[in-house]
Amino acid sequence: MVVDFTVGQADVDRVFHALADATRRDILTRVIGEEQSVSALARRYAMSLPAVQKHVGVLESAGLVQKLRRGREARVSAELERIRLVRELLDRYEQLWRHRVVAMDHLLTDRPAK
Amino acid sequence: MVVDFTVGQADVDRVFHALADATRRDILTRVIGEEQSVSALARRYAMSLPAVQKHVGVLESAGLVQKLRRGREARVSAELERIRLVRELLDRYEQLWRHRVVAMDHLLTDRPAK
DNA sequence: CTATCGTGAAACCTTGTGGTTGTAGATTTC
DNA sequence: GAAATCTACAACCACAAGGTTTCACGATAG
Repeated sequence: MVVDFTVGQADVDRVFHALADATRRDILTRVIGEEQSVSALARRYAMSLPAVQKHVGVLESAGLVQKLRRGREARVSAELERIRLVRELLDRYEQLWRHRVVAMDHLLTDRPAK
Repeated sequence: MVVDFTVGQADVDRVFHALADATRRDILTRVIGEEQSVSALARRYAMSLPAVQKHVGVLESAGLVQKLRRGREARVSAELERIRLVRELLDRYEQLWRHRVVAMDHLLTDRPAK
């Protein structure tokens, strides 16, 4: 694989899949702003608690979020490293693109690209 | 929504969903490297042509890829802008995180954060 | 101790996704 | 013109996803 490094493809799959839902992205931003309990999060959405629990579960198994049991409530907090990892992956795509453009430029002008 | 700008949530959904599959990410990198026809792509994977067509379709409706009919073949090429857009979205998350840390610092030290 | 709150997990339903095969339409090539 | 190639689309299937309701359990509050 050209665009991948330490993490496995399945991990990347999970991260992108976790981000492919507006509710989950919203949960993530809320949790980045401030740690929150699952039910505190759930009160903000027009869906049942278990549904929100599942969303948090998806974010957690993607490594984007951490869930710590604090007394009777489960505090959800963001894992910045994972977000940064994905962003770097996207950077790689842009680098690939730049390489391609350079190569095409080289091809067309028949001299080393600027 | 805090972390979103010009594009709708549904668009973001589609982009992340499109990237949440190893085959599609591989197609994208190949196409970034060089425009390719659908069947040329299909030969590289252990799946039927229609399956690859569907993957390309997903990438296309996410705006990550463009499909142009060139004679009897369909040339698939990458759309860098969309990739860059997603990366910027991820940047926003990191900025949120930084704001949070600054705010907490402010809270703890009881003076304007550095 | 009891009542309540937050959580977790199972069972279930509906829809979407990724894959298949099969058929058919255009475009080149011989 | 016939044959080969590339594409497109429909029907179908198995399974995963997102949602629901229900039940049960640990922790706090009165």
